[in-house]
Amino acid sequence: MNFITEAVAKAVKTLYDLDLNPSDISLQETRKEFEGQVTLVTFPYTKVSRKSPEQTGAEIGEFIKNKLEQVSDFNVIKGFLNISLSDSYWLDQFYSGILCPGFGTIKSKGKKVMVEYSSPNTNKPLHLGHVRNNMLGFSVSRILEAAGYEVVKANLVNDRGIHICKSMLAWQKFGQGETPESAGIKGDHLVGKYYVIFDKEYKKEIEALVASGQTEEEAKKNAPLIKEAQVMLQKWEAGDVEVINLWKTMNGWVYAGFAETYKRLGVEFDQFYYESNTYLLGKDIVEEGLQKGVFFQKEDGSVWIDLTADGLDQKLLRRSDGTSVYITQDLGTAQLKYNDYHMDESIYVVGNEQDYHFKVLFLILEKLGKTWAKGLYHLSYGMVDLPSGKMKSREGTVVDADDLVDEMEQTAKEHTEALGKVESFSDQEKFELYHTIGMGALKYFLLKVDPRKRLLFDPNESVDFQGHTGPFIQYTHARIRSVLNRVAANTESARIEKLLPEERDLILLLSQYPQTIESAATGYNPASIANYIYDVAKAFNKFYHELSILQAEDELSKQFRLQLSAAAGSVIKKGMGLLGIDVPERM
RNA sequence: GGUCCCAUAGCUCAGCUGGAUAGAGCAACAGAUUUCUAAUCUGUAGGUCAUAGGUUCGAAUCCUAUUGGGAUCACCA
Repeated sequence: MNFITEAVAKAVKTLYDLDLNPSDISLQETRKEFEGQVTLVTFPYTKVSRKSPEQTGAEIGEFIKNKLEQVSDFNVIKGFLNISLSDSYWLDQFYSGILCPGFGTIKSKGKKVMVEYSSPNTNKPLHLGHVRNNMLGFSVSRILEAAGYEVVKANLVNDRGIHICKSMLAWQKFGQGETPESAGIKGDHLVGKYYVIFDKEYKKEIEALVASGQTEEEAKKNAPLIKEAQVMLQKWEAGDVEVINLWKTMNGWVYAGFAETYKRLGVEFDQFYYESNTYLLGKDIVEEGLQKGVFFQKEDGSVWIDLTADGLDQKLLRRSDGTSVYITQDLGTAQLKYNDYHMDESIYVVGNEQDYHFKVLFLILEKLGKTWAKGLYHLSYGMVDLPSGKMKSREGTVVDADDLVDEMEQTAKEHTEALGKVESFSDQEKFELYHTIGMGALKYFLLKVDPRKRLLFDPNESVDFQGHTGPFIQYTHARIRSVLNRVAANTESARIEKLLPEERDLILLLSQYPQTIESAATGYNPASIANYIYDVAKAFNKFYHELSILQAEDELSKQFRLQLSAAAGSVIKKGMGLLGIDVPERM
């Protein structure tokens, strides 16, 4: 639309002798109750024109209509100049833009970006909150790739620490040698079961101690189980063979379970980092900070940074006993990642409960003079809440990821069977279709809302399959494929001359695909893709309903509509791909 | 208590750097299928954009305060 803003700038210069930068002129889409496709708001120019908004609009409109052959007409309503672009303009967009093989592929930006996401703890299975994280991370990776970045998908696995020892200890004490095979339970679920058992037994001990006169705070510290877990952690850090072996075994169970879940969710990673390898990092950064005078030491030897001038607090970076804290290892890991990849940007997909943590982390790296610190970004997303409130693993009030996928597949199956459309499908095809639709519904549900907003999930109200949903879009794609499969491949090169409103609306939307990718990439926001693809699907369904493709008035327009349908199908498929959602050929 | 995030139709959400009468979907109601998949399409109804001020020709959007909800502020991770 640059040619319009340039023409407007020229018009304002010629008519009112005001120099305007075309990039300062903003156009908007014409509201659908008015004639036209592009609208210029003329209020800002009435000062220099010294005329009414209507007159100003008419003058500018007349000017650009004479100047630009693409402008076929215009109308002025109050301060709004509505511009109609000619059919031939839209057909140019279609034939030499949308229809080109490379449409929607943006040329390389020559930049590398790392997206860290998922980052699970190895003491329990994945739940709905992790699912949102995984969907966001994977989708953002895809979007950045489409926008021309080289992307490294990283997973920083939290595989050590007191919480892991809790599961290990409970298994040791109460497990009686149970394994995933012997119990017939997925590895991550088996380990999670012992995490819950630990908590239950621990609470019993606390109660007993409180009954014997201790305060709750004392009891929490003195309970034998927690002490044992702490001893186990120390042994782990000391490399105790027995503890390390148990740790390796149980983590192995968890990884096997995670691999299965990741596969069903359709996510993948290029690089795994493990905290067991990174937890000691960051000590040299503490030294560096002390040397540079960015950090300071208190009398007891502990190391801090003072961020009060930046509106934050003082932050501990090394305990008085010389051991490091959580943020220290994150400082070290950030440096490690940069050393490994020298990426231009690094995105952390982590819940908004850690907003403060990342603010501090990035600020410290900046103060240390790390040039790459400005490329760090915390993609902060809202928690997934249940109607009953927050999900808590320890209390078992979580929506389990594996169960959820099962339920989505089951619901997809019920919907599909009720419609009776899959009689001709093989069992394998049915299974795949149910998975595709079920995951499409779930992923779309999670991705269509702005990441930073919290999400309410009611397990009793199943995810919709109609309206603004994944299956609606998938269905639209299947419809398109169904039509296209009825005719031989289209080799027609002649072009049509006139457009109907439904056709033009669809072209207009399709032409926005590249800029939609760019803005989704800039904002790290899959929701903008999701909402855009919904608009495309809706516009296609309208087109499909109003006009016949195969029974078009003449052969030329039939070929055109087939090409238009194919283009819409392709954008839907590619766009859904950016969300990590597959679309079926039939459903 | 300090800091940060959120608040739009009964419900779930759009609303781009301020622009027209604030839009979708679900739920409700009324219609559309001898024609390319009705998981679709069309229509009706549904709103003091949390509240009060301010900036502006113009505010859901920007600023301030208030209310409500959430998060965070550990020698935890």
